[in-house]
Amino acid sequence: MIFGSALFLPFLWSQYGVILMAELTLEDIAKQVGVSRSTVSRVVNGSPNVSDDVRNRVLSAIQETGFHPNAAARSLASQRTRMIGLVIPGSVKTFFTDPFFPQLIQGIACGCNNNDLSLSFFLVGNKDDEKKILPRIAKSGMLDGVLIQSGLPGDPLVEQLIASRIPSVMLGRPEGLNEISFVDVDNIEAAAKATQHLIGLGYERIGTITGKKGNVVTHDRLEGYRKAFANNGRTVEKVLIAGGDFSEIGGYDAMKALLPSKPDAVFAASDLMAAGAVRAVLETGLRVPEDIAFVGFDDIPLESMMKIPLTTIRQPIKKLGIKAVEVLIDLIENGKSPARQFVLETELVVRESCGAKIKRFE
Amino acid sequence: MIFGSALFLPFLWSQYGVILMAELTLEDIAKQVGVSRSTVSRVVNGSPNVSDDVRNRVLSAIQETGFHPNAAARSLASQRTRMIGLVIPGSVKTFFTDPFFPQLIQGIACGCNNNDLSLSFFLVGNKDDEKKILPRIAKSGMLDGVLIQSGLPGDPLVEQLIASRIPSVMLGRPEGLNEISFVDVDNIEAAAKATQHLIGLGYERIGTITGKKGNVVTHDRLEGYRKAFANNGRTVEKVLIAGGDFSEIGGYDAMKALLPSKPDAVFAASDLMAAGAVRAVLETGLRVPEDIAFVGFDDIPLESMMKIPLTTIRQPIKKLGIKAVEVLIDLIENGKSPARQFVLETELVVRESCGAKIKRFE
DNA sequence: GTGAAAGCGCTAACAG
DNA sequence: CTGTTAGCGCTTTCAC
Repeated sequence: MIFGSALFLPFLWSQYGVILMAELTLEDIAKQVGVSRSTVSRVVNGSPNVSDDVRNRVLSAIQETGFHPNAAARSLASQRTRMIGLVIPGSVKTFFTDPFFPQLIQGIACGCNNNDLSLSFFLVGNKDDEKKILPRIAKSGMLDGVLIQSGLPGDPLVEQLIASRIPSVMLGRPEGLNEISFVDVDNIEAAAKATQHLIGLGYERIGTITGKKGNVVTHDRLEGYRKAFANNGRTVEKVLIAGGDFSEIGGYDAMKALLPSKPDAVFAASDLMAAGAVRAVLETGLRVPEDIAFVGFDDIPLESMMKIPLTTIRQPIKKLGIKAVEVLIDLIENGKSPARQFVLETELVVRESCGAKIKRFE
Repeated sequence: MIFGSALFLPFLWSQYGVILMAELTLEDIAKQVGVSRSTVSRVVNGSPNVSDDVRNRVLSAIQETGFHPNAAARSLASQRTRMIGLVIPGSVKTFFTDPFFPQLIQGIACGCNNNDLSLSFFLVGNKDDEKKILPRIAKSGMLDGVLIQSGLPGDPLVEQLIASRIPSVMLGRPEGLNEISFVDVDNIEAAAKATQHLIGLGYERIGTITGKKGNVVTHDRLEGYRKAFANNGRTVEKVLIAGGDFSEIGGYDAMKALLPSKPDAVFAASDLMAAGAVRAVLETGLRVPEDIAFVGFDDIPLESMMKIPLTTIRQPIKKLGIKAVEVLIDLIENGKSPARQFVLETELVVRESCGAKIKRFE
C-alpha cells in the first residue's frame, strides 16, 4: 500500500497551518457566571428547569462573549447533527440545464433555514463518487436524514440509501411507491388539466410531446394526457404522441416528427420542449397559436424567451422543497414508518400560446 | 421566555423515534482483530506505522463488518470536519435564473468529491437567515472553510465572514481586492476580446449592454469594452452604452434604448441579455447579424433557444468551481495568508451572430 | 433548580 | 510497530 494512502480520507491538513485560537466552551461560560457546565447547557438548549435569575446571567454572558456551541461535540453527545443531505443521483442528467433545480434548492434551503437545519449537498458524478459518498451518507452519522431527487427508477444509489436506516424522503414519486416517503406534484392530474384545457378550447387533433423515456414523470404526464382523452370519450392516436427528452432540442425534433400528423394543438411535457416545438413550428411558416396551439409544463421563467407567452402548468417547486424538509423532520422525529406521501397541487396558467385569448374574440 | 424556546436550536428530535441500532466503533474492530483501538485508527487513517500483517487483518475486518468511522467523533478529536461550505449571500439575486450556478455547483461538487470533502450549502434568504447562519458557519466549527459567491460589494454577511477566522475563498473578484483569496475569470480581458472581435470584423458603431449596476462583473466587462476601444485608438460614445441587469428582459429593454443610436454591433455582458437584445432587434424588422451583430458572454446552453447561434465568451465555470475548492484546501492546510488570487482564462466562441461567417464569403 | 460524573467515538501524544 | 492514556466539548442521567 502506498505511503499515506488512507481508507477513510485521513485528516491530512498539515499541522502548522492556521493557529486556532481556541473557541469558548460551555465550561468557560459556566466559570464566568459561577454555575456548572450542565446549567449552561440547559439554558443553551432551552430547558425549563433553570431559574430565571441564573438563566439571565448565563444568557448575558453568552451574549457578551459571543459563545457558540461546538457542532461536533453536540453531535457526538446527542447523536444528532441537525444537518440533512440533498442527494442528486448520477442518473439525474437534467441538473445543469433544468431551471427546476435552482428553485427546488431554494425551497429546500428555505425549509432548512426555517427549521435551523444545515443542508449538505451531494451531487454524484460517477460510480466512483457513488462508492465514496454512500457510506458517508449512510454510516458516518453526519446526517440526520436525506432528501433524494428521484431520477431513473432502479438507481442503485437510491436503492441502497432507501435500504439503509437513515430517514429519507424522495423528491418526486419513485417507481414502486411501496413503503417510501415522498413529496411530489400530481403530474397525472396536471397533464390531464393541460390537455383538458386544449380539448375545452375545441381543438381536434391534440398531440403530445413526452419527456425522456423511463422517467416516472414522463409516464405520469403521458398518463394524464390519456386520462383527459378518456374523460371526453376520445381515443388517443399513436401518431400524435412524440417522444422527447425534456430538452429544447428534444422538443424541436419531436415536433418535426409530429408535423406530418397535422396536430392543431400540442401538450408538451416541459416548457423547454414546448419552446423547441414552437421554434420548429415557426420555422415551417406556421403560426402559434393560430395554426398549432401549445401548452407546456413547469412555468419556468424561460417563457420570456419566446415571442409567444406560453400557457403552461405551474408547479409549486419552492413549496415542494419546503414540504420535503418538513416531511423529513417528521420522519426523523417520529420514525420512518409509515411512509409519508404527499402530492402537491399544480395550477394552469393561461397565456397566449394556447389560443384561448384569441378565441375569446373570435 | 417561552417554554422550550432555545438559544441554539435545541436538539428536539423526540426520544422515541427510530431505534438506532448502534453503529460499529473502532473498539469493535479492535476487539475483533485483537489489537488496540489506536492501531485500527492508524490503518483507517493510512498511517505507515502499521505492519502489513496487522493492517491486512484490520482491513478485512473493516471490509467484513462495513465499519465506517463516526464523523462527529473524528471532528471533535481532530478539530477538522472535512466539510466546506458554499455561501450564496442574499445579495446574489440571479441564483434562480442564471444557468451559471448549476454549472458552478457542479464544479464545486466535483472538487469536493475529488478531495473527499463534503459540501454544505448556505443559501441566505433574508436578514433573519443571515443572523442565524453566520455564527453557525464561523463559530460552530462545523466547517473547515467556506466558498463565498461574490454578490454586491459591501455585503455585510460577506464582510463578517471574511473578518472571521474561517478560511474562505471568494468566487468572483471582490470589490477591494485586498488580502482576500479568490478565483475568478478575467472579465476585463474577456470583454476586451469580445469587443476586439467585433472591431476586427470592421464594425463601426459597436455598442454594449452592461450588467446590473454595482456589480464588479458589470464594471469589469464594461472596462474590457473600453479597453478594446482604447487599444484601437477609438473613443467610446456614451450613447452606445446601455445599462442592463443580466436578465433577458433587461437586454431587451437596453437594446430598445440603444436602437436610436444606430449601432451596427453590440457586445452584451451576458448571453441572456444578448438573447433579449436580439429579440428586440428582430422585432423591429432588422436582421441579425446583417444589420446588427452580437457577441454575448457566458456560453450558456440557452443559445440553442435563439434562431441565430450566438457568438460568445465561454467561461470555464466548472473549472472555476474545482479550482476554488483546491485553493480553499490550500488555505486550510497552509494558512490564509498570503491571499491566493487566481484568474482563469476565457475563450471566444465564434458562431453566427457576430457575422464573421457571413463576412468570410462576402 | 442545580451539580457531579459518565460517556459519545475518535485522534494523538507518549511510552515502550 | 503497538498499546496506554488523555482528552475534544457537549448531553444526560442521577443525586441532592
